[in-house]
Amino acid sequence: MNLKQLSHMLALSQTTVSRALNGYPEVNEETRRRVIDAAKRHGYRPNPSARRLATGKTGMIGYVLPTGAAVDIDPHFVEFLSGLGDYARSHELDLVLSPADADDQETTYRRIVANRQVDAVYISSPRPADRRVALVNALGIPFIVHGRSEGLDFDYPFTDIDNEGAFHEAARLLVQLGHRRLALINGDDRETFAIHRERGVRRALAASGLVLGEGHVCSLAMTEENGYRAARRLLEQSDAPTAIACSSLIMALGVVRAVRDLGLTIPDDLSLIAHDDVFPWLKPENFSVPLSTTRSSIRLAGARIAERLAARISGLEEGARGEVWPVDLVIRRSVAGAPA
Amino acid sequence: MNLKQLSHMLALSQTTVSRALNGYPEVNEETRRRVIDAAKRHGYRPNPSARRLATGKTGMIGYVLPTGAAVDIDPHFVEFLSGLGDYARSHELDLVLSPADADDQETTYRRIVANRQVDAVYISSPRPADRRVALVNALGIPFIVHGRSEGLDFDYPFTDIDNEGAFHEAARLLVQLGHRRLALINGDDRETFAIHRERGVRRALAASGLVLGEGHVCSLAMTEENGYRAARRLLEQSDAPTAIACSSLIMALGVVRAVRDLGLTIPDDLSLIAHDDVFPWLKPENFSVPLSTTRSSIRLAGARIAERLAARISGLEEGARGEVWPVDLVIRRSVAGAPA
DNA sequence: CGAAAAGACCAAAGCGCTTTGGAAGACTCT
DNA sequence: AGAGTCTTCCAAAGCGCTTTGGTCTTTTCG
Repeated sequence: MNLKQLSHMLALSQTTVSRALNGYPEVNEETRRRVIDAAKRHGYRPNPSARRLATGKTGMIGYVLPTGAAVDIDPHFVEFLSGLGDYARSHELDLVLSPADADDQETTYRRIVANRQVDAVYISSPRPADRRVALVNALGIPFIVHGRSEGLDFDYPFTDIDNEGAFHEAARLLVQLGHRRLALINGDDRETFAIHRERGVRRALAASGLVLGEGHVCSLAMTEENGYRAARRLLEQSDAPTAIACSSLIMALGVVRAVRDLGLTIPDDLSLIAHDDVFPWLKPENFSVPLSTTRSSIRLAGARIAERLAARISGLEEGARGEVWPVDLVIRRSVAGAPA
Repeated sequence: MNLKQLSHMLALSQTTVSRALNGYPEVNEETRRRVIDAAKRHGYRPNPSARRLATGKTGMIGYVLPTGAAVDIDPHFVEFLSGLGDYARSHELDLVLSPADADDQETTYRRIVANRQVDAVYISSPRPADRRVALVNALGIPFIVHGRSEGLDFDYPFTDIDNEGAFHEAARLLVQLGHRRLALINGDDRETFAIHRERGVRRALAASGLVLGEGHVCSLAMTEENGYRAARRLLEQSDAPTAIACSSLIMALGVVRAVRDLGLTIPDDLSLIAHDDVFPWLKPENFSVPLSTTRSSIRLAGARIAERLAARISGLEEGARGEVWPVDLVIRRSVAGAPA
């Protein structure tokens, strides 16, 4: 059932039927009702391909997915997706993932914009002076950045959490508890979130005249194994830290294992705080020693970004507003006063 | 730059240019070269919306993503996606995720087929007599099932791993080691994979005249917490098992924690084998006691399914061939002879 | 009461591609 | 030389929608 048939059946022109269905004002309310009713009865659904060709609107949001044998999509993505999908569903939006060579995402961005494949895109895991952000901004497609870049010479819309504030609070607490040697097991420090976290820790230490020692900061992909290795390295050195801030729950698993392997105890020998993105399948309160965390639901962020994307597509939102969400600091048993 | 302009520029008809570009035979090779050359020089890219409208081909594969506040997309998905994306990239395929109410995916399947939004779809986590499989089969869109359904009155193409065989081998090994009381901590037993795993365990036990005790099988969402709970329940009962087969590495984390909480030891008091989908961020060899596993890379499965989907779209593959991949049994320190 | 404005509808022109159904010219063959 | 066959190209008809630029009534108002 297409528009032609439907309009023929109603003895109206395609124009009128189209307008009636799309809520244009220049059609009699009575007629509109008839049209809508008939459309529903016959299950008429405008062909999206045709609509797309005519309007350029696709009803889809895009994401360029870096891939490659050496590239691991991290498990945060799926949680983010849950939130995004949940919102998108209620607004009849689909999400298209365009796989791209991790080292050449630019081509793909250009393609999806040139081809008008999506109405908007989001960008995640931004880095300082992120080229993707600059590109997408220049290309003029609506977008939202999940996280922040830095050092770009223009403003852009983003939704981020207060990584610096979160790690500042965490470190401040540890310092207050008497810890003097803190360490940070961070994610990939080419990404802004990791930079912000380190900055937060340093700022808290500086306020008490302390510093983050040279060998006391690690930057690694967030795997259990890397958490383990980093913790071993830190704890086996002569000026081992008495407290660790850790960028991910998965890494924290490795830290806990290292601590155990070394015959140490949390929190007696080591205090530990990790960032929790709120996975349903791994909860900090269920660690053998319940883990203190900086907590922020990445799922909620996904939903929010979908919401903003939808608003931008429909023209309800514009401009370069950035929003920064506060992060909860949740104290559990894994922190205690510094050992004597 | 569109076809009209390009053909005008070449003093050829749109027909000829289109045919030259799409490799049709009825065009002079010399002309074809000229056309291709000019297209490249002017960066001509056919508008996909227009092509879609004309041909119905979209260059996209679809996945209906169950969403909802209570629905957790599991982290396997992201690993699967890595593989799928990796292949899709090399074939210029995009993936569209259509979020759907978890309780009403049918509407969404109908929509994406009726709207010709994608060229093919894949279905994951199938259940016995899965309605999605029946629906998609009836709708006539190319598809591949990742996993298997059962009790459907038609054949369909799928790629699955030998879950039954894997758990049969695992259980057989444990029995050989003298274990008489096995338990199974399984995933959601409404899904076929879980049913197959249970079947495998039961078959191995039966071969030695043993059974899987009433209280010795758990079926739960695969979270660390559920693994912990299940293990506690099992180990605290009077006829506690001396060996556990576990459907996921994440659950195994919980099992390990429970064992530790109870003051028991692996493998002295309990042997443990889990299924490993091969995550880059959590490896069985890195468990405090290295974990024996049944191993199969879900990422490879993703790539394979993308490959088959592409083959189906281009007509290279047809029919209902199902393929079942063998699963490796990898022995590590978490298994030992049954305690005296 | 006549002119202007508003209301309700329509025909047809895109959007940019593929594909059908020729047509013109070059070649082969008897 | 004329008939038949390739080869190579083209005009135009879709695909199914939106939107421009009207027309024809009806209402409003000085």
